[in-house]
Amino acid sequence: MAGGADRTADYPRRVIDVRLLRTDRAGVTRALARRGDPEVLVQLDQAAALDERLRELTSQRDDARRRVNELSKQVGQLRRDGDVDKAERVMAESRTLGDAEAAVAAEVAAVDSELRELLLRIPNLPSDHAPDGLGEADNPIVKGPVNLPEEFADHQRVPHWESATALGILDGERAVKISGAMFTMQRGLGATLSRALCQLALDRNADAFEEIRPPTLVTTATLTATGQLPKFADDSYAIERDDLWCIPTAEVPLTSLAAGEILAEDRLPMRLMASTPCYRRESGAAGRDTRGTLRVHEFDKVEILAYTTPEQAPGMLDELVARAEGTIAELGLPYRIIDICTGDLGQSHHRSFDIEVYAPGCDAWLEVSSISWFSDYQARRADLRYRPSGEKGTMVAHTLNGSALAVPRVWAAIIENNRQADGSIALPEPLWPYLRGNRTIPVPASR
RNA sequence: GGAGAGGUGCCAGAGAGGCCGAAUGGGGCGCCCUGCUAAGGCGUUGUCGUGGUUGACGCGACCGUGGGUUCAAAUCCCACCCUCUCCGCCA
Repeated sequence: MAGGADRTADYPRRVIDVRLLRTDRAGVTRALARRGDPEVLVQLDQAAALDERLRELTSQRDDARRRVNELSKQVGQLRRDGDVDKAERVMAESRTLGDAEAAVAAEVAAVDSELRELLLRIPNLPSDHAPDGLGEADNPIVKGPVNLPEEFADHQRVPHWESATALGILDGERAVKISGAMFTMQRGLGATLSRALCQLALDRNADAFEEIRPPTLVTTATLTATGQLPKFADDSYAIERDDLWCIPTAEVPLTSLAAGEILAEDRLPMRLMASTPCYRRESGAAGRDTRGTLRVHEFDKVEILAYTTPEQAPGMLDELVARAEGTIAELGLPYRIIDICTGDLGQSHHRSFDIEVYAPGCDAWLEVSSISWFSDYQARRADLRYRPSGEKGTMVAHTLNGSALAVPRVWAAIIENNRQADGSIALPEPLWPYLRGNRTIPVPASR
């Protein structure tokens, strides 16, 4: 543990498994082809060629080094024996060899970094079980809709940005004054509701997950480990002066918590959770969902995450989905679960499920949770390993995570679904313990 | 932010250009001794890469990180990171 922290400075040392590319080129190609991005297959070919070249150069370099090492030992021996002349001659020979070695070594370094850069940009292999598809439209619904009424009343068909602003619990205007577009602010019971949602999500998972309060500003290495860098730098807020980044999700610090460490197998699965603010530039989303609280630069989220062995991972994926679903179900919101198809799978993802909640005021299904299995993709980047019990050597761990609850969208869905005829909001019973005795958000007396 | 001390294997801790992948002690593991336990004896114990008849062999790399000097660096030089102590500042 103690030594582990120091080693984080140089990750990622390993990216996608190059050896798999060597031993099962066809299999890797087939898997990645299912993502439907021809560019990836080009990169794959480049990577394979660079890998071959790298090994050739490396063995040349190592051979030269071996000879230099041998000669240097001779020099030491000759010096001790007092044979100065011969020592001089061997030194000269070694010097020549050393120059040659340096030339090859420089080439090795260049090819190595080129290969590494390339591999960092190649996405994860989709699971065999992930459904085929080209994009969002092809994601099959695997459960639901659950809790969806036959029809909604007119008073539920009001967008939350209107109803919540009227109730005085949402103040977008002033948030924009303070911080600019796509920032939002909750007030009064609206703010309390946000906090209550976090509390509920944490408490519901405290039976198995260790609560963490991680840093929310992280180093470049940390943001690279989870896959946000180098490819998606524009999506994150950077604090350049200090070379730090604002986390887009607690997944980032939680995944790197054990970076560079070797865990004992009996510690797996290791479950962690955190409630943190999340920061997203939403660079590609200008003009979309700009009203209300559906797409904002800063929001709160409770994340649940696990490190597992490869064998434990599928079961853990089911567990995380069930936990995220359980909270949404308990809140009584209409929801469905979709299975992300290969064409829509995020770059780091091996398999993903989204939970969507229906918001009658916006008439939209809102993604409130994304639960993903990363296989060894992030763990390789983070150099996160475990030692199998009773065996020598180490194995790369698997990581999985999901939102236990993404606050603003669940908040919006509650406001819209639970709006009463008089305009007040009935607060879901599971939240009552966290709301200081309030069971509704009342309409202000005078307006 | 300023001054000083320090970062070596699972842990503690030596080593101060070559004989050092690294003494010694502890821990772990295996075996022996022992009626059991304790004590004792002997052996063993890192990671990564690469080649191979694919384990129990060769080669290379790894002493905080990255550069440099040298025939040769844990050891000398430079930069950075981190830890500790003191001062300053501060929620």
